[in-house]
Amino acid sequence: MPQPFYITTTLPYVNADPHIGFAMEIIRADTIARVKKLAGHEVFFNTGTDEHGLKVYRKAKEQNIDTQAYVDGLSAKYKELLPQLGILPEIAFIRTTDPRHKKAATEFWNKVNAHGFIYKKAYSIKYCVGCELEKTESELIDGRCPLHPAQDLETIEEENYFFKWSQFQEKLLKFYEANPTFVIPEFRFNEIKAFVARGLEDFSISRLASKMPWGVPVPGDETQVMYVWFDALVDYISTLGWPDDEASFTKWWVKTGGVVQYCGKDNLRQQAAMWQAMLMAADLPPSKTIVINGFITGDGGLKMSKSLGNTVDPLEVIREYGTDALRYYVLRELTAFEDSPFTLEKFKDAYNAHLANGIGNLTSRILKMVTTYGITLSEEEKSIRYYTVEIADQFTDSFDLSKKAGEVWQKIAMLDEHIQRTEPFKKIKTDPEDAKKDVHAILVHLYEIALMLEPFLPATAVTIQNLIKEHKMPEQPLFMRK
RNA sequence: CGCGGGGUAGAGCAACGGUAGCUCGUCAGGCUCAUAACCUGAAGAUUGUCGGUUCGAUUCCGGCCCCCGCAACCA
Repeated sequence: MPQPFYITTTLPYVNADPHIGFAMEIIRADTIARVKKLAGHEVFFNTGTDEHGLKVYRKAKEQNIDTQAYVDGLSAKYKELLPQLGILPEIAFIRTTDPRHKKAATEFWNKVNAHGFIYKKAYSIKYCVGCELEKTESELIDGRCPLHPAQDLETIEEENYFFKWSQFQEKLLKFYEANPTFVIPEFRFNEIKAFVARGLEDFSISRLASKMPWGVPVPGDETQVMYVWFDALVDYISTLGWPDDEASFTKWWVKTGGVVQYCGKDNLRQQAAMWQAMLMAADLPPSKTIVINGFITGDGGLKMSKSLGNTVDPLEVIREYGTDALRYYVLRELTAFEDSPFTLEKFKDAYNAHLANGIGNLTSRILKMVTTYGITLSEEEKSIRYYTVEIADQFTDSFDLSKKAGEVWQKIAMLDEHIQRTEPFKKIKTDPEDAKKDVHAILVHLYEIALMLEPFLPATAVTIQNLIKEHKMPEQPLFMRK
């Protein structure tokens, strides 16, 4: 029996509507989860929403609504998006405002504190609301945050709790060395190693509740709430039922050797260094792998922004082209780890070339011959499986889904070429028996393509499999040309 | 010297010490089973720039130039 497998996305922060980047991240994680599942692994797949912190608190105030009501609304939006993206229905959805999460965050804090890694310190520091980060003098230009020059810095003078991150520099470096594929891709791993090697500073992990009450209360000190990062990262274990459900935690976190975490490149430090140090401080095992995605950009590699008008709404794409078309694009056409552009023109080109003219047309031409000539698959041929533990391991070795999807389309191209070369549609007139044998062999290949396609385009894969089993032509093209 | 990514055919990407492949697009031909689809062929790149190492560099090293992200919707 294959080992259980645990994979999670980062929790999107609910200060805006879901965007294409989150769609990409969760579709990729979903594909890995599906591959593992098809190979026979038991899979725990997690996502959810990160709902605390100053930005959310302010946004709700701005709109003059209750903070809880505000996050309820946005969290629901994210949850409703999942089926539209073709995400496995059994996915776990943890909210950082869930009581069980807050309980876990509290317990986590207690453990880290008991081990002596939390201390209280008075400090006065410039804080940039835009970054949600403290700024040191060296980071400022003319006394302003260079990233948010229009925004006044806030001076925070208060007693906060700090996490002794500085104590984990050596441990982290050792851990990285012992786990040479901990962060994927390698250039991101180098980046975080260099960052940690430069030295770590303790970071503040609480806020004064009188200023910013929207957070998990610090245990034993009702004047403070936890800093949003400290509480949010705990979601990867709170979703498993930690600390109450020991069996679940052992199964999914300990026996699997840790979680596979998908995240964007802006999350490198938090996931690969802060969170790992926090786990060490709580005396819990580390994550297994951190996979860092690039960003989706607009045309020419420019950042997507509303002011440039080059944003892409995932729901709009789905409405026009369908779920699997969006999945295809973020899995195959966008580069695996670098930034890559998403424009509707590029999308349409890829859609026509590889979905309409590719798998869609191939299915039609084969099934036309199959139904006309009366070709069927045997029970044995219909019961084959494609995904094995070995193949699934290839996926989690490289996490290069674009390459893996490419293998499917290579097979599609080969089949198109094969049909052209052997011309069974001609041969049927001269040597029908032989032609039927050819078409049968072709059908077996199409069936295998449908199996390979399952984690990538789950709906399309099932449609093709059913058409073959029911011996039918598609009533309308699988992917209409646009 | 803040950190990081990148500059390869019209576009998006590969490759990697032995003068460059893929996909899309373009052009020509073929086929008719198919969604005006599919197949074949062609055109199209002095691999940002200067210098070094080398028998030989796009690939290694150094300098320079340019673009982009690290803000605003942050994964």
